Amino acid sequence: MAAPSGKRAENRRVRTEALQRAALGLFLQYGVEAVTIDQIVDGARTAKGSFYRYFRDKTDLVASLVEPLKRDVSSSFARCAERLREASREGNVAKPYEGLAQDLIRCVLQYPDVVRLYLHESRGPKNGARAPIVELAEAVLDGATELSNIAHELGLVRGLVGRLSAIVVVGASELIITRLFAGDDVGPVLEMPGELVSLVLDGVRARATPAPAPDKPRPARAAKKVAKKPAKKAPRRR
Amino acid sequence: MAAPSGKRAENRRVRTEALQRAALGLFLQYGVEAVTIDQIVDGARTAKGSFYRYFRDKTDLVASLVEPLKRDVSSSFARCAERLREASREGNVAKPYEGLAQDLIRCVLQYPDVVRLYLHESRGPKNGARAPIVELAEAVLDGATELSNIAHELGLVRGLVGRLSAIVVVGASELIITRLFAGDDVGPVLEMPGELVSLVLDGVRARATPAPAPDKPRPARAAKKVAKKPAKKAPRRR
DNA sequence: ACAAATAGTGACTCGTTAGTCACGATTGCT
DNA sequence: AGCAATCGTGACTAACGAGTCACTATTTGT
Repeated sequence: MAAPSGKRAENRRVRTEALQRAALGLFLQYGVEAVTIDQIVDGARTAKGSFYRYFRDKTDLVASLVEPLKRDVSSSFARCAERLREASREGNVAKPYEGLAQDLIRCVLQYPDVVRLYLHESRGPKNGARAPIVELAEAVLDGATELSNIAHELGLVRGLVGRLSAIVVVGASELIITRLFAGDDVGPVLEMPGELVSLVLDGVRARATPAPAPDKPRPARAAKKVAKKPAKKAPRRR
Repeated sequence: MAAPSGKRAENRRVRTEALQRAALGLFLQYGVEAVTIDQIVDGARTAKGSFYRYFRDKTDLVASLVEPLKRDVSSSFARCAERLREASREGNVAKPYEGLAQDLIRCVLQYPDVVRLYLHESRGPKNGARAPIVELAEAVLDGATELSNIAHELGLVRGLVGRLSAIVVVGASELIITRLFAGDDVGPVLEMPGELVSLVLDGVRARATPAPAPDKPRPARAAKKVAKKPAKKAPRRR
């Protein structure tokens, strides 16, 4: 045949995706470590040799699954950082956070299964095939921490000091998303992002004013953001 | 020999513990699924047959590691629930939460490595050897949810509705503890528990009052409660 | 002291797994 | 069309891993 129809590239894409899809499903069901190459090629209906044509090993496959998400997440954080710096001279501090929230929500919706995989495996030891996922987790926390530091330096917010704020928001957000994926009836989810973000922004401020008022209803701060997974800030670093 | 010295029981204890200790170390380093029985008996310096005398399989060993923690955690939640009900007719709502925080901190300090294992593995699929750990995670979330519901029913607090509140606090606490174990410089940890708890309790209240005030400094609410699972907190104490 | 009961051992079986490779099929190029 | 490059395949190997078991050693009851 002499049709330069790009069949090569097409086949490559199809096979690679079949392997990735099969693997992802198995990873979610049994955990990355427990899944064998044989199971994956079985699920993808290809021969074992094909797997090794496209991936060095299971770790490589996992990395290929995680990479697009990682790219998007990283750029979301970068974008927020930039917007935060701009906000220092004119603006609404909340805006950049809202943008981050939206970006990250988009990531979750775009790669739902990869996000689920991340939620399953990101806390384990950085060993073997799990390594790329744990690296993403580090990137997330570092990104959040960075934002905290920037906001603090710019004096835009007075949240909890340093990394702590980032950890709280990331921790809460990740479990919320986990439970949502699990079909758990979580409650007023739509209102959560705003809640979360204001917690971050005002939580510190509130703290700064150890408030004397004990049990009385307080006119709280405005619920403004729409964060989902993101809201982080605060100073310090690891 | 005819000395009813209870050597049998003693040996049993020693061996069991050796196996558990070796296994726990390996689990933390490589992840539960990746560790083999051979590695465990190697680490414990016993024969493979001995492992199977004391444990049915790896899952059984994991269950035996997790069980004491599970017991303590469950009773901590139960105790808090009881105290909460009492508090309904006389009192300080924060107290039961403070007690829970203290109890749970005690658990973390008493079984640090098991807690680390929990933090590593509790989010994964409930498969194979991980099952007992995932069950503990469910117990934790259910316990926290139960407390939220009780407090709500009693009208003691007006936080986020039910489960959501539990999820936020558990999620934040677990990541805080994770980072602490990782040696991360988290910041004012001692003050966190109080911060966290008041966020939960007051965060909702604030939300209930969609506050009109936008960006201006707000007199915040009082920081009163105590943390939940996280070991930190600040009220009282120092 | 002695036999029965219980514990400890590690070689062994048997299934499984990661990774390879020689061969036939497809695609690309001219 | 004709040939070279790339791809797809599944049998194969070498290693490993879970679980067993016949045997030896220790503990216990009497």
